[in-house]
Amino acid sequence: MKRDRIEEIAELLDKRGKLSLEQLEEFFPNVSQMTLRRDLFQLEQEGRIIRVRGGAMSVKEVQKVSGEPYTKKTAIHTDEKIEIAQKAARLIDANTSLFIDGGTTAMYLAKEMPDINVHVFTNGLAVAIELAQKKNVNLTVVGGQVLKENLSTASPVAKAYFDNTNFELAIISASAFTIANGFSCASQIEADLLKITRKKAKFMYMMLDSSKIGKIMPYTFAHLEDIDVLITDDNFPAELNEEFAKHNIVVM
Amino acid sequence: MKRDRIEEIAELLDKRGKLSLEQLEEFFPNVSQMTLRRDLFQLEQEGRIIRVRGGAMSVKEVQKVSGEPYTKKTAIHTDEKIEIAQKAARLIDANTSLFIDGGTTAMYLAKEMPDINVHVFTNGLAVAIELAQKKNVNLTVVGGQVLKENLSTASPVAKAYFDNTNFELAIISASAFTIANGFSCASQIEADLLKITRKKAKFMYMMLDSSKIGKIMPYTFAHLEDIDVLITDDNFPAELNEEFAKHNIVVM
DNA sequence: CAAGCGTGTGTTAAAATACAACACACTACC
DNA sequence: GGTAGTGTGTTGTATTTTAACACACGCTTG
Repeated sequence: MKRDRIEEIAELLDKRGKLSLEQLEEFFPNVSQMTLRRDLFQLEQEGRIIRVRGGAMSVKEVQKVSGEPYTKKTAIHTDEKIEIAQKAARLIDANTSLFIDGGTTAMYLAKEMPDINVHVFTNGLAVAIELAQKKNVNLTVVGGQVLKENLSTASPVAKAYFDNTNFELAIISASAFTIANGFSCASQIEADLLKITRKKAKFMYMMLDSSKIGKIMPYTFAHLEDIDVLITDDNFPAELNEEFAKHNIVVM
Repeated sequence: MKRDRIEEIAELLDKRGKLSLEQLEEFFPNVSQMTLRRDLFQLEQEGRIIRVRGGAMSVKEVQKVSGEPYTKKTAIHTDEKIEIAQKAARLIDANTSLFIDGGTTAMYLAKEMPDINVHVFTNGLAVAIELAQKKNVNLTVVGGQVLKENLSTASPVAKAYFDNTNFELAIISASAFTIANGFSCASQIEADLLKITRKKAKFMYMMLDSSKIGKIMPYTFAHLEDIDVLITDDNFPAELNEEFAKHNIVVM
């Protein structure tokens, strides 16, 4: 009923940060726009969202915006990242063990992830907090020095952590990619950590939004031959397909 | 100039919380509405305001709106915890290394902490995210299994972490305290972690809000002789003073 | 069971707001 | 003097919001 729908909207808004009325209409095709408007109005009354022209945004999102360094990044290419995260979420099976990195795309993955019985390792603080909401997810954070830019941890000691752990699958993201330089990121210890995960994981899925293609960051942590699946958005340039196919990478 | 006007708008918005375009036009009669729109647009880009239909509101205002009803419900004994956190924050000197635990009181401490050059170790995810905002704080998170109830980590492996690290001071909090049973908490691995910190830290400060006195939790991790300073609130029962004095504990 | 009431919803037209495009003024720099 | 860049104003158009009314449904009450 009404209340259910309103709660659902609130949840959606929590996940996505903001939603346009148009998007909401897609989610709730069997009610009119006017009804959704009224729902938003009510949520605004309750102080849970802020209505902006064309839709609404969650209060939490606003607080983040002011939180500065980390979250500014989350604001860009949001749609692509959510798209990728949703695809990735569908690839996660119950009763497995996996590693998720600490990037912003990974945070959306954490939000989209089903609440199933899995064991997740992550080096992302935001990812961890998000996953801590899920009842059935067993969660371990890799400790270490905190990189403030992206709220992730990394440290040489992490290696010790991984010595006694195993995971089937690593779902990670890169800050940059070119065919020549592979997948790269901005921090050396993060790159080291990701290299280690490559060794421990049976499969490696890479999340890469198309805006990162053609860019280069200082530290390469993986090449094409290291990954099994590439999860990307609709703007992925077709001319790269061949190159990925050559390495038996599933692009989706 | 443009910049001046924009800053002035930002200030106004800070003071009033929100402003309609109409009101803005009154304040700036000699520029067009379009210009004011563009100014608001820019401020929005900078993440300093939120544009809403008909005008804009300051980010701070939004935080207030959500700050009131929500957080007060979430946490209990908030005032006492903030009081304790403020006291504790004053005890932290620059250029030291300290451990902070992952409790809710610790989170308030993280918020109250001055942005000075210290190295902080913590097992609290919320604490870490809070501290990540501070430019001068060097931050390390102890990894491990995440306890969802209080968003803290703990694991046997943490010991390995601490082997190569040192800190002057540990500021921790307990979930319960009695003279007979000492300081206790609800999780065994957390208790283990805190015991280890006791060994590594030169000084141990305990944050304990008075509501926890007289309660007992399953796992004791410290006794009176283990701590150096007790930070508590105004409701601390006077009859305990003597007992603490006996162990040379400074109560504040 | 019909009448009456409240709630939730949909439809429409009108109002309010925002945006895009272009034009102009002013400055700085060559 | 020309030219590029920035800031601004004007206009018309597009979009979004609101208001007002109408309908359907469930519930109570006579």
